[in-house]
Amino acid sequence: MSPTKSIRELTDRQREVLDFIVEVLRESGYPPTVREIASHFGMASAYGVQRHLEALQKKGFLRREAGARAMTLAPSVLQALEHTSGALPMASEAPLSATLVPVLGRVAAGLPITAEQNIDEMLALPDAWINGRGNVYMLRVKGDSMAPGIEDKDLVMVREQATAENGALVVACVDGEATVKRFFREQSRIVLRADNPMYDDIVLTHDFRVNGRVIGVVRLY
Amino acid sequence: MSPTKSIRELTDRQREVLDFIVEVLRESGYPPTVREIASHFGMASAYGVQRHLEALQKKGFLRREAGARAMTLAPSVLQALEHTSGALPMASEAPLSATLVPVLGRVAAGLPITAEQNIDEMLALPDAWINGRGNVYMLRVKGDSMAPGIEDKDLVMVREQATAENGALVVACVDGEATVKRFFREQSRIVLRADNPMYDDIVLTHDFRVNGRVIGVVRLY
DNA sequence: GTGGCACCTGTACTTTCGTACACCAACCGG
DNA sequence: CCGGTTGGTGTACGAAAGTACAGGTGCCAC
Repeated sequence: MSPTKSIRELTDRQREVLDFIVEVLRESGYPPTVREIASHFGMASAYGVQRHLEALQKKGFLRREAGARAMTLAPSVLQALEHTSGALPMASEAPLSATLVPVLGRVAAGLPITAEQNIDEMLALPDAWINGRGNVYMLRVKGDSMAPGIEDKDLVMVREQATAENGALVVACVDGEATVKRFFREQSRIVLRADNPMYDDIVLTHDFRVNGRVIGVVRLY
Repeated sequence: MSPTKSIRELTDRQREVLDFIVEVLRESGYPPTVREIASHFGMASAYGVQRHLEALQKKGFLRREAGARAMTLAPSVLQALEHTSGALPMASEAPLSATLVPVLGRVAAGLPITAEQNIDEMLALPDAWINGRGNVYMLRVKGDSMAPGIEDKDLVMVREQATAENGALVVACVDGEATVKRFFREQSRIVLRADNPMYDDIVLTHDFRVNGRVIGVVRLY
């Protein structure tokens, strides 16, 4: 078992792959291709690597775009590397008891909400705020529909979960936009209600899934 | 063929191509493809670029290997870049390191508020939230006098400062207890007002000092 | 003019790369 | 026992990339 626990967990193999990418980046100045990675690990198929890359991407360590070698290390990884520069990084200890949490920007419809494309930045938050709460991400709130508890531009901490009790603050995707509302399940419909009475209820009857539950709010003046 | 054409000379176009490669390398962390370069310059054919790359290679500015994007800047170019501008190897975005901030518990009268005796715990918060804001500490709010903006048990981020504009959220010590209120300076007295109308103003006439200004609120559910 | 040069187009070819599907095997918790 | 996660093979295919050749155009010096 790897001693690293602070960062969102990577498999041993995934970490090896990430390290190799860093190594190649250091030595050649550009990232390896999928098959180059595979052959480095003696793997016969590119698809194994492909899936590791997808995992790294989903966990926020890697960014990829279409095209050959079109991958970048996430800013968080780069940051860690600068501190532990020199030989093989093996960032065993992040600063302190901090956990990396992704901050989502515009949420693309259809994608899993924590898809890499949606991640704006990563923040290191105290373990005590995050740990034991499952998969946590943050979301920047737009609009004052939840005022006065949550204001425009607040950051909300969200724990990914698909269910919620009535009245809970949830994040849901409506019309391809992530929105924070209060959740009420009635007989055959779901009501998403704003705290701000200026806003109307959103009533949903067909397929709908809660994305997460708000577990915290951060407001910076 | 001018026999003594200094080898290290680039044509204007070659220089432009080289600059673009550097630019892409900076922004994305990996080099562009031949066609990406072509389309950036509005060129319809990849071969034009191809020849520029060959020229750059022959003149020692670029190294290439087989494969997509498999090019590196020559060490000499890298060195030159380090002098003129910042490091380029990898794209860097948001800072991610964390700063330790003390969380104050019971505030002992007479002591400076951030005295060690008052510190309950330390939290690692993102640099972006703290940096450039001076001396920052956190305080756990007791009571609902500032509801609905600030609730019981919220954490407030406080920047130490002795002055404040009228209406600002400040931390002040009253009766040996740290309290969060809105600050108003009138002719000869200071008024500390709660947002919650259930609470009366606190009026102070004698020596009084603001301890800090609230620059953030964190609420964990 | 007449070449030479730098620059670009159009088209075409081969290789490589990313991605995907089906399937296998080990492990682990309920 | 089963199902989920993790890591891997073999094969396949379309898209993208590097490469190449045969031109075309403007500019400058001879």
